[in-house]
Amino acid sequence: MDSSGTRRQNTRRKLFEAAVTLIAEQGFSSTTVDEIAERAGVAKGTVYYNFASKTVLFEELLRHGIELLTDSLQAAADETAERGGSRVDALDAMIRAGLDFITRYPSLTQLYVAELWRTNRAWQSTLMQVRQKAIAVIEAVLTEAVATGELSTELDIPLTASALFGMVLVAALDWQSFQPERSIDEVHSALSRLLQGRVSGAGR
Amino acid sequence: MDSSGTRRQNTRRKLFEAAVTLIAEQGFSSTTVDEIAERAGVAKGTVYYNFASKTVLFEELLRHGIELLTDSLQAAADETAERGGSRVDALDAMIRAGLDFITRYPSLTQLYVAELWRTNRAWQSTLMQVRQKAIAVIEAVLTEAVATGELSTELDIPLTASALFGMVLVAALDWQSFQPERSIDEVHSALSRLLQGRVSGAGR
DNA sequence: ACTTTTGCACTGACCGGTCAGTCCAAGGTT
DNA sequence: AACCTTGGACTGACCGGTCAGTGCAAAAGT
Repeated sequence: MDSSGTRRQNTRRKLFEAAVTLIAEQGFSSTTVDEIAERAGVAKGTVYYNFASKTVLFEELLRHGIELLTDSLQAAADETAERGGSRVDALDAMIRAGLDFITRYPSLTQLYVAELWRTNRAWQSTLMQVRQKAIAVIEAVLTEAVATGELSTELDIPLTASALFGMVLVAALDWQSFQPERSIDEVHSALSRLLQGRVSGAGR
Repeated sequence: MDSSGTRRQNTRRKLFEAAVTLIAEQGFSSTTVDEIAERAGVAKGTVYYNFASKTVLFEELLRHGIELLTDSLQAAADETAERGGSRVDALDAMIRAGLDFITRYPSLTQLYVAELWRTNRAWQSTLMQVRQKAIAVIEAVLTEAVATGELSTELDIPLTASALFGMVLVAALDWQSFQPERSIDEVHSALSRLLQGRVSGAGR
């Protein structure tokens, strides 16, 4: 029926899913193409029918993954704006969206972290673009917040965006690896408090 | 004279130095023992004379590295206490120490980040201990700060410690990879501001 | 018909680990 | 002084296994 392009699409999806978990666990180099094919329930030849090489499979995986993240962050920011929330509320919503994302795609996140700051790798430039797209969404909200006077003009936007990104990323990964019993709301509120400066005592 | 034990020590040091940069760039699996030996200016056999295996070499490297970090964070906290600074000042000093550390040993940091959240790896448990030691130093300061009333008792200590760690880590790595022209003081003050809640406008 | 998948044998490069042997400085021995 | 001997450190050729990628004929799917 609707199936025409869908068959190929479907095997590609299965290959992505297989690859992402395996590579997150073992790393790119120690994951074999045979393993990926087996986990996806597909013949090895099919992998090469659908992707030019192991590296290309991985690059497309990265690109696909970051699209999911960027869209989700953007959606969180937009919804807040529609509801008439402040830009700081938007940041908070983005923290939540980030946590949701990491919960839904933990392997993708692990894999991304593991590769991002490496140098001399084939997919280096793919990864740079990908990172830039995600950070840009955060920076945009910060910039607006400064423009509306919500945040201080002294704010170092690129650095703060990185730091926020890192804060959410590491807290979420630690949460999942080392204290999975905590609820997402606990994590969210701890981060929210940190963002809004309610860590340091009463106020100020 | 003093040379007998020293010769081996020296070779091991050279091997560590060679391994840390190569593995940070390429990852553990795609770094060959031949490469490590060549960069260290030593024959391949020497690697195996000094270390039982490639994995053991790496594990010892991790252990050695984290000791440097933990000591440095602890020293920062202690010095602040001696000077009679508050516990929040101590956190600030630790941020600085973290940034200094990452500046001095960028490769070690990259490598650590890349491996920390992986599962099913040989050195998993080594890495867990190592992480716990570093986080514990931050948690101790947070606990003291709560005890003295400097920070709210509602503070979620483990989560906040993770988040702080991540904030510094990611901001520093991004700084080095993508905007190396910035000074360490700029980075420090941006993070400091975030920690002390001076991001969100006047006060709220 | 034509696209996609399968199954499987095969290749050639690469890589972790081994091992017989070299080098040399610091004691003996004569 | 001239000569072994010992033992720790190092060497590099070599071996066995692994793995990305190929080729292709037959089957399945649409």
